[in-house]
Amino acid sequence: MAARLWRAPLFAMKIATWNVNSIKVRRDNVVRWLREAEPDVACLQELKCTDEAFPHVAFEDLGYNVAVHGQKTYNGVAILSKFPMEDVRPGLPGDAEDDQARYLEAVISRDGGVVRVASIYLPNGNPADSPKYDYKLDWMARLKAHAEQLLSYEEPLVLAGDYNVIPAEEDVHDPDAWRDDALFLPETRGAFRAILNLGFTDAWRASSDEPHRYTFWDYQGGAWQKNHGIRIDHLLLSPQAADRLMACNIDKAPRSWQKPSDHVPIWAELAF
DNA sequence: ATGTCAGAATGGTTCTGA
Repeated sequence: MAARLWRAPLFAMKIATWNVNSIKVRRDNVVRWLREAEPDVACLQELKCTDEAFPHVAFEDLGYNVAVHGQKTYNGVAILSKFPMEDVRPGLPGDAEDDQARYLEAVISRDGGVVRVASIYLPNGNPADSPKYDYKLDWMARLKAHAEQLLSYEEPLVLAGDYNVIPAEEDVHDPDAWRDDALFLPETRGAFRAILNLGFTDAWRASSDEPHRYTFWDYQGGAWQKNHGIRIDHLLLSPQAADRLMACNIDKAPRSWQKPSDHVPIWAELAF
């Protein structure tokens, strides 16, 4: 009889990401979803507000610790965590001139389990013939370099956020309509694969063979009603996190609520 | 008219970014 190697998990850590498109407008929707989904960790993007203006109390009242890397008008990322956060680091290394608030990282510590989590708002990059696309590709190269550094720690790591990357044809309702878009160009998808190929697992793709499941539907043209969506919000798992992956899902209901974000939450559960 | 939304500067409308 072989030795019994398996043991029952002690607990699960549910880690989510959601581009909220203004935390001031979306506060009550986010509170509602946190009550329903009860994630242990929630990474938020596109806060569109400063650290001071962030509605800390609404989330602290639900039992979350709050880390914010805000910015006036644009961008802004946060991490909400039921457990204490250490080593909180705002900003993506690699360019001292870059003042856009698009990256925040923290170590979540719980008895018997530690996971490093990043909240990522990767540049959109449109139009693709403009300097905005160069900035997107530069940012992706910096993310790759930093991710390589983080992988060397050999710990559970989740890079969660709005990547503004459609990985494959099956992740968009009409590939031809997006062919020349900065979210779907071959160079964009190649840069995304270069990050994955460092050793990351796309949590959604590891959990489901189902094509045409989306995390974003444009406000324009009735995209939600017609299910003309794209999958651009991703959870990338280090090997030590991927080994613990129990479940991953997209919560599309919030897109049908009043005053919705154009994105919906996606989450993964890791067993410890 | 991208059949839209959010923020900001403005002066009640127009611009930017997505």
